[in-house]
Amino acid sequence: MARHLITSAIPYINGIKHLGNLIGSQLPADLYARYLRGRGHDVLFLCATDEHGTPAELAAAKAGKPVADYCAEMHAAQAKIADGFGLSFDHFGRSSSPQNHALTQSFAGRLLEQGLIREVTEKMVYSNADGRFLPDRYIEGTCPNCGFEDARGDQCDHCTKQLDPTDLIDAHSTISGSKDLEVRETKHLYLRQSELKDKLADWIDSKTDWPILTTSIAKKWLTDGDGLQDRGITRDLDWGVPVKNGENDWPGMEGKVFYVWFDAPIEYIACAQEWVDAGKGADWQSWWRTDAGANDVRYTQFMGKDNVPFHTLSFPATIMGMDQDWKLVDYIKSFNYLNYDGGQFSTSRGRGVFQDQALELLPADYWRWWLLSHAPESSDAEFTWEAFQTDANKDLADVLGNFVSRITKFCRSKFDETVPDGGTYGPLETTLIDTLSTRLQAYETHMDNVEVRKAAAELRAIWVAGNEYLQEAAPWSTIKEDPAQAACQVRIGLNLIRLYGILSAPFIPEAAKTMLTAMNTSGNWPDDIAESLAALPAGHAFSVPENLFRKITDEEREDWAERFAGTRD
RNA sequence: GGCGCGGUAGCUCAGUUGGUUAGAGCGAUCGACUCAUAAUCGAUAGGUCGGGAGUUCAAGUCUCCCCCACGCCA
Repeated sequence: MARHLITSAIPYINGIKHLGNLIGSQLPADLYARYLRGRGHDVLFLCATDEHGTPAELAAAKAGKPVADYCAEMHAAQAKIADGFGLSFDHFGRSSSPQNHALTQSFAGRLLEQGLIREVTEKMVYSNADGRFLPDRYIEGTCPNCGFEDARGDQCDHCTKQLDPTDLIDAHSTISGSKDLEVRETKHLYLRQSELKDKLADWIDSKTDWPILTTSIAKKWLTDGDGLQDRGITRDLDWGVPVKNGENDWPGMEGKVFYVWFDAPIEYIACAQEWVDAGKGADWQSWWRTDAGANDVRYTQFMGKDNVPFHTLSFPATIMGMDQDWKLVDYIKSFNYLNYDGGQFSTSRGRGVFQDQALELLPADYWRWWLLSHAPESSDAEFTWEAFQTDANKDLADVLGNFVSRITKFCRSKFDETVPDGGTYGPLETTLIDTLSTRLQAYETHMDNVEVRKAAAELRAIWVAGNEYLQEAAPWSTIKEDPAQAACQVRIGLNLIRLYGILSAPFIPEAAKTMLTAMNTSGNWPDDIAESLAALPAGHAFSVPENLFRKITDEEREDWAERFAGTRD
């Protein structure tokens, strides 16, 4: 039994996410976690909401709520959706947790001690009316280059020029609208990632088995221009982790918080503490500290490509810089984007299906299967309603669902709702066992390598093998000549349902559970196909389940396509 | 403009260190079967592997140039 730590990139607290966010990290992470648990491994699967930063403050202000309340509500909403999709987190934490506050502050203190944090004095815009500094998006004005009136403090949306807030003409606060602004000097902290550049480069170079997408992005950031740059890790905001040196105040940094990208990955660790504090686990150090037993842990991270720089460079720089036996990631699985019907998903334009809407249309397994079997691994993938309907109907309803239906109903009508006795294996059964044994091994290999699409294709082939066998064995004909042999064929068919219940669980957990419940059994991952096809003995009672998957109709497809098209520009 | 991932059958994608007639699923066509959710199973058709040049006994697979799409950055 091996130990696996798995984390999914933590979704931002601001709003409900679309399907692209789901397949970009949480869903494949869940697939992997479920698979490894199924194989009997010890798994800790963590995720959380990323709650700090300017967008959270702005979204809360827009909703007319205190930011803490807003985040609490949105966290609950995202937790409910995650549950709806069957995401089997051992804990779904919050980056705003007290655990993360304390850990982030202690990390910063240690990094200072290690000489990896420098203080920089910068000129920033201060609003007298608001009594605060105005970072990037809190200040707007007229662009000095193109005259665009609503240019933001960091960039003009019209001419795309990068701006310094002090350049803006007629600058005003986006909070109060006040123009009573002045430039003040203020201190900020920078993480000296550049000091660790060579160490990071060696580390990345050693990861020859990582996806190209992951290493190519990391290498670009390491070598582009002057190489890896130091990054500011503080902001003048109220909402966030207050800047402290461990438990002590940090002179000159009063009223400032750590920038979101610094505290968010640390939440991966704090989340394990939350898991313990919630009474779900006993020992988080054994997962995260190599001096406390984490050396035998394999740590796998899942994320979309936009998160790769933070996970390959910034967070590892933090971990390495600590020089304190913290666990580094072993494997980073990254994904491209999922597009929607020829364009991007768009929150602002209401384009595409969002996670809460998807669950209202169909059970989670439909989405899980389609998204996983089309995971954007090698390039961006595209969701279309036509493909979704065709694939879900064919794979789930016709190939798998109908298999369960045909064998259970045939048995009920010719024998009973018990596994029938009699018959012996012949060449057909030997072939089936050989085929399934080969395919099972391929399935396991793909799952071990986190090759999501290939694993899905192999699982589907395993389902098809059942139909092939039934078609050739043809118990509906055999029963006329040799009822005992037909009984043997049906018995194998019923055992196949049990096998499919076990093997399909990582992809479609609800349907898998229905299959196992109907077969009145549970079961562990198969070591040996021949053995597992005899697991349900003659005389074992089962029940005929409702159809596992109904078909998506043309009317539904057309209706949904129109409903989620959004407003086009 | 720079950089990155791609450009393989109508569609979605596989193609290991270059090596026999380029593969799968869907869709299409034909056939078989009738237990089942008008499901299933089999067979067939369909590709000058984005374009060009080069290296090689041999290139989808390596090198160079160009084109297209998407994304990131400036």
